Amino acid sequence: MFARILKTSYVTLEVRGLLTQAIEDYLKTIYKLQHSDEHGGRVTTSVIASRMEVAAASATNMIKKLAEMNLLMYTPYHGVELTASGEKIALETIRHHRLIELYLSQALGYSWDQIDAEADRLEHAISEEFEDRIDEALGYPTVGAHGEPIPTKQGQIDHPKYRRLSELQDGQSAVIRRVSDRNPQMLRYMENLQLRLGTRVEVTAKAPFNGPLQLKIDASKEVSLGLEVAGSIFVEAD
Amino acid sequence: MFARILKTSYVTLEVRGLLTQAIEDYLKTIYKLQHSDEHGGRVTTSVIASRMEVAAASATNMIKKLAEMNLLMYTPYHGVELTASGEKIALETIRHHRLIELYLSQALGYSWDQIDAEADRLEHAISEEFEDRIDEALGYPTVGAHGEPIPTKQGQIDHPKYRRLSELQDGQSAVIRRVSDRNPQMLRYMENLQLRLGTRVEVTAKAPFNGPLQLKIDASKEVSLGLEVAGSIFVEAD
DNA sequence: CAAAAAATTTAGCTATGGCTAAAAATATGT
DNA sequence: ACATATTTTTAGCCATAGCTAAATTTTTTG
Repeated sequence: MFARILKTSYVTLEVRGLLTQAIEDYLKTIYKLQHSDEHGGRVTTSVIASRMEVAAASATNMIKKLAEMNLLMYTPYHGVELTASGEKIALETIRHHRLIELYLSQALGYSWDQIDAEADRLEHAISEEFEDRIDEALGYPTVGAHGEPIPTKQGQIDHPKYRRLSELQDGQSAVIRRVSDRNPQMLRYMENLQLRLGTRVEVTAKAPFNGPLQLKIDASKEVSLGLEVAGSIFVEAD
Repeated sequence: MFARILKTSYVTLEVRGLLTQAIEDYLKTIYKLQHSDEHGGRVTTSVIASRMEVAAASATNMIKKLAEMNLLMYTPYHGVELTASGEKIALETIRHHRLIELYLSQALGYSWDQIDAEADRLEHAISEEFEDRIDEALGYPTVGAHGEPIPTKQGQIDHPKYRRLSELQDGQSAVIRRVSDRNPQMLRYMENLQLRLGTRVEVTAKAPFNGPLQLKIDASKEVSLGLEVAGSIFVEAD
């Protein structure tokens, strides 16, 4: 059915072009799940299905297809793991996504909450040429609009481990380095509070029983922030 | 199957969102064929199929579907004509395409021959928001990168009738207003010759028997230009 | 450890949008 | 005007990627 895939470097050459949007989306989602701390490394059908917002049966089908294409290892009933080839494609897709997001916000004035949805569509439509041109226009950035690392063209990426703002102790000060882009409404909320990349924050009080934390933003205004929001903000503590 | 379409203004509201890429492509192609002088107004299955580079049977299928959706009038064996709704969607797609093309060349430094292919993919992926932002960034242009009119957001467009450079008489002078974007290689050739929008050209000689014409470009260098190329350049004569 | 619950896969369906081959309709040439 | 050529449509196929319902496997729990 598909040309037999022998080596990583061949794959992308062989497969690129017959990569559908759905395939790229699944690989991207699986990559992100593999590298998130939430699921203990095990990436199962149901987790994939829920992230992709499709039925579990649909995910199973696609997983089997991706395994067939040697883009991931699939142990039925036990989850998946990307192969080197699958990871490469995932990283290319993620690179597209993050470059586009940054371009939308830097060059076209989009706000934090708007860029993800637009990039989700554009990432599958752009050429290598387009990727290169916006990369250049942005000055070869290494960090995306929400602070995520941008994979290099060669597929290199590092995952700096920041702490969640919610984990800081009373009195600690830190700088915002990344925010979760999962919830646009939350992003809008953060933006309204001037919680941006590089913003300095200080925890001035922490309510007990998973209560909100009191936050001093940029050494000026003070706000009370719920744990859900604070858990979506990643910081570098002093 | 589809919500009954009663009025133009409703349509786009009803139908937008379930407009597939294929549908937009067909409507765009049909619109262009209707407004090209080549086919005497009659837009047939085979012409559509050949422009879309699909089999005639595929075109028939899609035409029937578009007729079902009230996006065009279809007389079997005799061709199609867009309805007001179909034309509206075609013009929106064309507007997207031309704004994107212009943005690619103005903002990202693309050359004439590269923009069409990129825009063909992007035009289906961008949002209203994106359309508005690049429109603004470009200063609300009315003419695209190859000199084509850009439909307004309301779907208004006018078709200025320029003469083909190939029709000019010996000694006539004119300004380039539009070029055909059909052939990327020809576009590259024109660009190399500095034949751009606004460039002044003068026919200094015309060879007989459909031979080439001698052209003075920008009152300086002189070239010999084949009729095929000259026929793809539209000018405003003095 | 067996029974119930949950997760996963299989089976079989849908729609989109291609395709080829054959049939039907229209156009053309003598 | 009629036979032939061309165009168009129909019939039936393919792949992608979703879905639900039923079957199966794994996990959890009493």
